[in-house]
Amino acid sequence: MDQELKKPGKADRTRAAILAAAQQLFAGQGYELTTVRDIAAIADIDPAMVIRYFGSKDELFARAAVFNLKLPDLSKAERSEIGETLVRHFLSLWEGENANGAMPILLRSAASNKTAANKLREIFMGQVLPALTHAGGRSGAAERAGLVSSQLLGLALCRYVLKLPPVVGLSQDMIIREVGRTIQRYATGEQ
Amino acid sequence: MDQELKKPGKADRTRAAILAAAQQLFAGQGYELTTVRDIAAIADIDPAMVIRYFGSKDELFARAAVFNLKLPDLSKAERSEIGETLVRHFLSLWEGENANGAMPILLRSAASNKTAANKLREIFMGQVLPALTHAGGRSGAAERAGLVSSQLLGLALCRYVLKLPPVVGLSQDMIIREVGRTIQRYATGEQ
DNA sequence: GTCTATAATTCGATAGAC
DNA sequence: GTCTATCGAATTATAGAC
Repeated sequence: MDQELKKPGKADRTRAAILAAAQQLFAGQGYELTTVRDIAAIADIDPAMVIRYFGSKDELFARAAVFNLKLPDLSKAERSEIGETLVRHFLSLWEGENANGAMPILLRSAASNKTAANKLREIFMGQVLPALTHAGGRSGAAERAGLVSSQLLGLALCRYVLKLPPVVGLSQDMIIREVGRTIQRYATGEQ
Repeated sequence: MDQELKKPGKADRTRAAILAAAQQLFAGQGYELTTVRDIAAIADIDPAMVIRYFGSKDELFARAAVFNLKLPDLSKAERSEIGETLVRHFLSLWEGENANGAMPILLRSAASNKTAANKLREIFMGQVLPALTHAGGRSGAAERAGLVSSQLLGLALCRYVLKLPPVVGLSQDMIIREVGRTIQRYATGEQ
């Protein structure tokens, strides 16, 4: 009894090692090419333990790809800075100190994995769209959210998944300035 | 003798059926999830024939994903219409009459297939970058090509692969107008 | 040219000893 | 909790009969 309280025992370390290995491989080569055996090899444990701890490869993926955009409250932001604010937020989320790599994981796997694709749809429909609803603009919120998503996801795709050299080489400042202007126009309909 | 001359014999029809089935499946579910058996089933032939005609799954993929952007000569276009011209061109290429689905094939597979990822890099580095070199602008051509690619590939990703409802729902006119303005600014550095 | 049969792997997942 | 051993299914690719 009192088992689930503290004690970072060996079980917890094993579990954490599995999760870390899974995130590394899912992010690097997507869901289909990542095998339970590979994950176990990197975590330096037996393949059977992966299933024992997470039930199945699918459940492990769901745990590894947990992702919350935690979008800032745009209604409080200076209206003219909505674009840069959003881009700054995403860059920090993707490559800041606390980045967990969940976005590359989802993006790389969403191309051929329905679970990942649905999750990405949920995230952008459930978080980006509501955030833009109160940002105003001449046209519908759905259209604006679609345009914003196409630019932000395209940036992530080229920079983290495809690794197009010119996009990888873009400085954060340049991205915030240039892409920020685009997002500003899409989000507010101004300019 | 004289075998490779004309006569759209049964062999040619079989070959075409295999290629069509492969494009359909590669575009719909990516490289990894598409099996030689599935392709053969749709083409209504024996799985062994797929290998016989194309050598391997990899070679078949390379044939199915042949893609040329055939970019218009931007130096001849009205400078203020470069953005809309480019967006129109890509939309026509992706969903016009002669669209062959190669872009969704590459995009969906590039996430986890190195062959596809390299091909996409080649296409955008080898065709988009040179096209923008002569389009001028204040900053480097590589940076501009990177920004352009991020928006165009993001649009294709959201519309054809992820099928985000708000992006799927965008009219061609709206895309040409809104995304066109973005591409115009990225390509020329103006506005 | 076409298909049957199968080789050779590789996968996720399980059973059970320790 | 951990690992050995293995199952059953699915994969690409090949060999050879017709």
